[in-house]
Amino acid sequence: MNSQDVILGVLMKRKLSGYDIKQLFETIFSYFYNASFGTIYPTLAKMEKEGLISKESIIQEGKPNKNVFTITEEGKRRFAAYIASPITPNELKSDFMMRMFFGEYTEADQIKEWLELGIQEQEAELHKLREDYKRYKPGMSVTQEICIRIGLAQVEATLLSLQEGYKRVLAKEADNQ
Amino acid sequence: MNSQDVILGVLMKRKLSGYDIKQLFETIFSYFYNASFGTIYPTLAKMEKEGLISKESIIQEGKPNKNVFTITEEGKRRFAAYIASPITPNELKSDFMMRMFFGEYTEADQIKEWLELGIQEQEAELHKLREDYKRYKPGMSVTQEICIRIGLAQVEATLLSLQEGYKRVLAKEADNQ
DNA sequence: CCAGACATGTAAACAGTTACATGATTAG
DNA sequence: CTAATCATGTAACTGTTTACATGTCTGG
Repeated sequence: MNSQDVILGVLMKRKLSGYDIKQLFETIFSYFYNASFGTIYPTLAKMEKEGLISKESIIQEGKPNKNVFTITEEGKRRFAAYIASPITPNELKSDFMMRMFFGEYTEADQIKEWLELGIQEQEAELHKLREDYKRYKPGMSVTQEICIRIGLAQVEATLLSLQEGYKRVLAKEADNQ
Repeated sequence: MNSQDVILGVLMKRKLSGYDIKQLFETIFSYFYNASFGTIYPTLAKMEKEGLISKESIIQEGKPNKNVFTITEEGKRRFAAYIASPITPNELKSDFMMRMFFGEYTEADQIKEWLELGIQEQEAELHKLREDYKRYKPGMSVTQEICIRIGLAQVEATLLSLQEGYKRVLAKEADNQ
């Protein structure tokens, strides 16, 4: 799975601009995928050159013009090839967990600060996902619900672990005094 | 956080070869970080040139020679700088969740197959993490326990969601017939 | 006899980010 | 007047993977 596959996927239903695609990445895909404009625009250009998508320029008033892309038959075949290909393993890079792993090389105050920040972030993420789920639920397919429920369950589990970890750090501190 | 930071971290306690580091990546770090030999060896070479680590060649019998690296004072300062830098956000790329998101473009049998595979993988991962936790628990720091408990909680949550999702897919199938 | 562990390294390719450049409109 | 939103694009850089190259020893 790379950005091209994801772009083909989002274009299956409706035509979109690069800007629109970035919006999707930052909202509904945020908890399992992301890509920057620096990836999106060159990828769209390459895909158009290869005939996977076609461009349509929309002249707008008061706003910059838009380049809207539609998937071609060739693009649909390419998307089907992605779907038929083996699933690649999840890739996670967690700086937060790395800090926890190397926690012995820093002060207890630093650890507490990291945990507090981590808890805040997961709380915000949980709130966002719950809002998204409520908002998009009516139009969601069964598998899209599976997807967001996995995301939700992961964030809930992480948050609980962090809160429990925070308590353990506090308990250990009290113990050492 | 990049490979260099992680390598500095693992060298804080003991000297290691590139091969040893790869072993660590595939065992204790597997659930939140990974890097290939193609990253590890060139990174070690670059770090030695910059004076962050020093090389020592160990001649072995019956096995290829080893290049064992030790962190320098400069390396320790660099590691401290990483620890003092802001935490970067988690990065997750999940092809599995992408397939679920685009599930409407494939057959129910395909979805079931993906879910079965996903469940198997998470069960295997859960088993591995539980074994690791049991094995390494005695020597683990509080924060290392926090780290593995997050990993464990995430896998458990994912597995439950997958199992629940699988049931939902089966129920929907029965419903449509 | 063959697979897998042990061990290092390089080159080509790929994917992706960050920062920059441009510029109008709108809301506070 | 300032920040945010809308909108596209490029160039330099970074990081990383994949595949190749090499070779011994051990266990089944």
